[in-house]
Amino acid sequence: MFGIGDFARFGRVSVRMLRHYDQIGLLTPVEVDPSTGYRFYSADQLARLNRIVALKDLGFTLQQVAALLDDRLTVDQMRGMLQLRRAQLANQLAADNARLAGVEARLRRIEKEGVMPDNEIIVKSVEATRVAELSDFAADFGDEAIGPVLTELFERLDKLVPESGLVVHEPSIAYYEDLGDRVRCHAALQVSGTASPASLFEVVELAGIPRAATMVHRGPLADLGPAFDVLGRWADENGYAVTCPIREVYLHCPPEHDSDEWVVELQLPIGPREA
Amino acid sequence: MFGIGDFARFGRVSVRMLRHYDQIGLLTPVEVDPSTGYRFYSADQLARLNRIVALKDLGFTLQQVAALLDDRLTVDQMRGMLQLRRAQLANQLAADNARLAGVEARLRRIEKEGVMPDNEIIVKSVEATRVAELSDFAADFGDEAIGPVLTELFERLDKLVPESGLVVHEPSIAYYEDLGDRVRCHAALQVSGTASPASLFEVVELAGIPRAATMVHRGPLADLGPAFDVLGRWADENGYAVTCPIREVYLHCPPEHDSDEWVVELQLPIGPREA
DNA sequence: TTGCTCCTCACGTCACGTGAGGTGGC
DNA sequence: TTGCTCCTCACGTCACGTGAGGTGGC
Repeated sequence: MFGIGDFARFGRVSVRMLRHYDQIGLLTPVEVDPSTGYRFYSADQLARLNRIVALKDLGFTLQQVAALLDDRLTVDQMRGMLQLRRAQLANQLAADNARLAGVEARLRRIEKEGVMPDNEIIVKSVEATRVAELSDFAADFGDEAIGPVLTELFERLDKLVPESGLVVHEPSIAYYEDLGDRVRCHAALQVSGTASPASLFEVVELAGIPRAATMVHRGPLADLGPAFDVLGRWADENGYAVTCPIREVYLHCPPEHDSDEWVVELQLPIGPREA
Repeated sequence: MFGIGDFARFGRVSVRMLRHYDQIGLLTPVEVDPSTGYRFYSADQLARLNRIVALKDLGFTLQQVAALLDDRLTVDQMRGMLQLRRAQLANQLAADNARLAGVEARLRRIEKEGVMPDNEIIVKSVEATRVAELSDFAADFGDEAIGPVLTELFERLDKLVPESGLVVHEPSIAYYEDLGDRVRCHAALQVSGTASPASLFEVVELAGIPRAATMVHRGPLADLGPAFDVLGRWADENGYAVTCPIREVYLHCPPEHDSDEWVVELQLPIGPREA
């Protein structure tokens, strides 16, 4: 029989932890003095305490530890818990490796440029969405070629789509197909509802993007080209390959000042690089 | 200008998070309607939000994010924070790898034996301590050889040490040196205070053990040999080398029932295996 | 009137750490 | 009386999730 202090010392845990385990019923002292409330532990409870600590160190919650120790589980259920935990740990390792790479990328930039990067590049997934769209060709990716084309397409869409009975949702989207000698530009409005048949635009399901490198750009649309270049270089430096058409999402488009105040999210789909 | 809902959607965060960031001053809306309390955000706050999310994803706390974003830090301090975080992540990766190995070891045992292991083996460090000790030789590591020797040594210590003026602390310790053809057994009591000179025992500093594989054993001392074998096999299977003398800590020794109720912690010092 | 978006509390999370204030036996 | 060990509340942690209960404009 040990007092709580000795028991804590031998088990290398805090007295507070033992009281906590008592409170949640994970490790109840063999004896409690009725008048003083003093807790007393037996020698074989040290073995249980060690098992608790061992499972806790593997990252199980105290509830899971209780389930694992109290024989409320079949062997299959135990195996399941261990496998689940293994998968969680594998995920966490991958995530922490990514974090470490991110921290190191920032350190490299701070060493080279002496500042924290301020064009935040976020890797995220983009969900599929239904859009009403029009498309046309442009000569190249320059703003002079693409700008007028998109402007005209969106003007037509802004008139046609509401008339069709579809409900339009913010924000609108543009995406591009590189055909080598020219570019196919798509202007798209997110929609829900049912279109009248034979409309003058297409309604298609725009696929989701499992992984996209994204960046929020503010300012004239003419600067979008260099911004995409930054994204591309970043993908390259971080070991990603660019996989399919790039996308622009028009988060904020006040019509007053031309496009100086526009806010556009650039989405560059990426994937693991081929060896 | 966005309402909080739109801003949250574009930034891929929850409305609750934006309210929280407002509350802690990390991201204050550009405008708050005085009568309704509605929050409004500007387009360039989206850039700040993205930076917040990016740093948070690297595992910084919101306080650290605030410090990093609000230019209250010199470049050196930023570098320091990033390096610290890098070290933390490296530690966490190592710890998670160890956890993963532990979970997988348990899975293997459950596949082979159909039960959870119940002799918990804990890797921990043991602190240095001052002891009063006596030593003698035994023929081998068998209980018949060692038992009588230790019994006699501890009987002498139990008499001599209190008489010397030293204060004895629980628990007592035994450790062994393998001399090849025989074993040197040390019996030791933890002590504090000053000894009278020329005492009939030695007072020495028992070194700490940086890493020891430990196990709590209950029952007759004659079973300690097999228990040490289990520890040794475990160290071997988990890629550790055994480095120096093994130790026994007598956590609980009721004199009544011989040694059937004794509780002893076995400590097997381990180190990385040589290639 | 119904829906929609927004608001402000305020509790709950998880495993304890950390006092505050008090007791019982040497 | 002083020290020591032990006790029971109860708040704080961290970044929100999740209601509860209510408002303002279409």
